[in-house]
Parts: sequence; C-alpha cells; structure tokens
Amino acid sequence: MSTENRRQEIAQAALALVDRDGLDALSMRRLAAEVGVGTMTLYGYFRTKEDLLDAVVDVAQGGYRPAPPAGGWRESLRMVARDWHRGLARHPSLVQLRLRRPVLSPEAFRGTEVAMTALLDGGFPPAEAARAFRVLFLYVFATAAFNDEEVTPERTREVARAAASLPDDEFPTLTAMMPRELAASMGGEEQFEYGLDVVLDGLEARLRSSSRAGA
Amino acid sequence: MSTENRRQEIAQAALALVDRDGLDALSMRRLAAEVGVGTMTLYGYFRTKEDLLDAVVDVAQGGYRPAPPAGGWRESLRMVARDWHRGLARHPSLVQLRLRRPVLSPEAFRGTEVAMTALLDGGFPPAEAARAFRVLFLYVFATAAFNDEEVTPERTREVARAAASLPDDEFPTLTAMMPRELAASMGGEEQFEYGLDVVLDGLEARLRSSSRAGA
DNA sequence: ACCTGAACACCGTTCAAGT
DNA sequence: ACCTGAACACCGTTCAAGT
Repeated sequence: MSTENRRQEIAQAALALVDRDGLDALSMRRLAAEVGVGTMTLYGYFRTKEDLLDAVVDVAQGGYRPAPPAGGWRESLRMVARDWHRGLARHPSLVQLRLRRPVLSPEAFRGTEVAMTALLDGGFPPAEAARAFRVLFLYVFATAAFNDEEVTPERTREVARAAASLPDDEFPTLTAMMPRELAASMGGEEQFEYGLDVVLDGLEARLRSSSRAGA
Repeated sequence: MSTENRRQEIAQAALALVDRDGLDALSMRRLAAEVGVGTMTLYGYFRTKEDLLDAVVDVAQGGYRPAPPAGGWRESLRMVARDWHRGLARHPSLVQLRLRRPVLSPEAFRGTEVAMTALLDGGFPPAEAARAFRVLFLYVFATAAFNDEEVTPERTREVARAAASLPDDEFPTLTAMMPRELAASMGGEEQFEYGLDVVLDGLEARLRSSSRAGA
C-alpha cells in the first residue's frame, strides 16, 4: 500500500526528469540519485526499466478526463483529438514511450471510449467505427512523433534550403515552387488543424458511402 | 573515393544488422566485429554514431524509384503511399530512425516530388498541396510506427481481453461491443487501405471546398 | 595515411551482503 | 523486510600510440 504510493512517487519523478531532459536522460542510476536512494533500491519497486517506463506512461496519462461529448460525432472526435494533441505536447516523451509497444492500460482508453461512442451514435457500424477511430489516433500520434510543435524561422530556412538545393532536373516541382510551402507543412497548429479536417472529412465520406451501401 | 565505397559497404552492413536484429542491436563495437575491423576504425568513416545512422537511412532509401505517375492525383498518391508502406515494411527500423530527426537528403524526397506534382496538376494550390502531402506522409509513417504489420490471433486475444476487462461502468461502449473490432483495427493491410481511402477522400473534400472558394 | 587498444564515463541488472 | 555496494557485461567516444 505505502509501497504502491512510493512507486507512484518514483514514477512521477521519472516523468519530471523525462519532461525536463528527454527520454534518453532517464537512467536507473540517475533517477535513483534524483530520488535520493541507491540505484538498486529502485528494483524493489520496478522489476525492470521497462516496468518503470510503463508506470511513467500511466502517470503521464493519469489526470486525463475527456470533456463530456457535445455536438455530433465530428465535434466529439475533434475534441478528443485536441485533448490528446495537448497531452502529447505536455509530455513529449509519451509518444516515444508508446512507440515501443501498444499501451493497453485503462488510462489509455478514456478517449477511445468517448470517440467510439460518438462514432456509433453517428451511424458508423461497429467494425468501421473501430477502423475510423484508429485513423484518427494515428493522425494525432503521427503529428506528435514527426511534426515540429511550431515551425521556427530557422527550421523554415533549413527545410527550404534543403528543398531548393535538390538537383532541379530530378526535382522540378520541389525546387521550382515548393521550398517554403514544404517548410510550413512540417509542423505547427495550422497544419494540425488542416489534417484534422482532412481526416474528419474523409470519415464523413466513408460514412456516407457505407450507409448508402447499407440502406 | 574508395573511402566513400567503404563507407557505403559499412552502412550496408549496419542496415543488414538492423534489419536482422533490430535497431537496439546496432552498436559501434558489434558492427565493427561484424565487419571485421577494430571498433575505432569505424570512426575513420563516420564522425559519430549519429552520422552512421544517417548513412543507414540513405542506404535503406537508396534503391527507391517511384513508378512514373499514371491516372489522377488520387492514384498517384495512392501509389506513393503504397511504395513507402512497402519500403517501411522491408526495413522496419527506418521509421525509428526517421523519428529521431527529419531526413532532408535527396533520397527522401523522390516520393514527395511525384506526389506534389500530382497534387498541383490535380488543382491544389501550392500551399495546400504541401499540407495535403504532409497528411499522407504522416498517415503512412504512423501506420509503420504504431500499427502491427499483421494482426495475429494472439494479438487479437490480447487486445480483446484488455478491452473486455475494462470496468464496464466507465467504458460501456468498449466492453459491450468493441473488443474484437478494436483488435482488428490495430494493424494489417485492410486497415491500412481503409485509412488510405479516408485520407484521399478527405483531401478530395478539401480540394472541392478550396476550388469552390477560389473560383 | 590508416588503423586500433586502452581508458573514461557511462549503461541495466545480478548477486551477495548489509541493517 | 528493506536497502544497497560491488561486480559483470555492455555502451559511445577520446587519446595516444602503433604500422
């Protein structure tokens, strides 16, 4: 019981360390020093480092309670997507942690429940609701994994320069007109919202064609 | 010149090692042993391990030549997406490598050139073509990063069990009807193609609304 | 020039010993 | 019971020395 509390405290400290210095900075030795115990003491609370990482994921996703759904399935999915997007921005290492293996703890399913209920209410058949939800999930996590949180001027220069210096016989389109547009698409809120609309519009199109087939 | 060849050979060996045993198995020491040189010899060809990893990415993307475009922008984008999807399946570590930082080498832009040309020909304004392309890129890479290549029966059981054992007062939808559907959406070709259609339909909807606004 | 062993500052984890 | 130092088998990289 108090062991469980201590476990939580240590996982919290690990999350703080990881948020501050990045996932690579998290070592058992360093965490132990931070917490003020011998390295091997940690192994009394976590069987392995993997076990610790799972606890960090749970702590990071802990506080999340999705807002009660309002509006149609589009608005519900949009809200869940933005919630996750914010959460991943708050804990940038979460996406790396979830890459290692899928997370199946209850905490990870709260948004899923809301989104899936909204999709079923919206008229998606169950099998397609699951597929549809997964596409949204992938989009939000891909943004966190591959996009910049914001596109800085330096980044713009770097990407634009790389694109502009491609051999223009092999890359006529990219060199001629795209360097700055390409840079702008590498991250930022506007890009996130654009892609969110693309996914939601695509789901709406799927819904129309599957209900046409069904009815 | 011969130094450059040797560099390529070593990067090839590193890629083979990584394809065989995973990215975590790649160490400078182990690669050196594999290649039959002293560990420090590698530092004559690569300034750091990061430098080696960049070379591995280039080698992995080396052979790729996109098929010449045929059909409209939808078909072109679909082909590029499937090409990447296959490439990432062939070298599963590529996605982890590209997570570390964006790759800006020419080899990485061949599909981009094809896709972007198709989008411009299809009527997307340049700024939107870049954003549209990025959404497709994110989708394909997210699939490689987060989805299973195929959904095995064991995986289905594992996910279904996790979903079914959620507290049913907090997760009524997931526990009641979704366990198997959820599992089926975690990977596989059918899921990939479903999401690809969602993205392409979504882009088509965006195109219609932006050309309506423009005309 | 090209190569490389020793050494340094790190890892995760086992094991045996402390209280 | 709970904690932990020493040790083992690894890392990436610097440095100085070999040919």
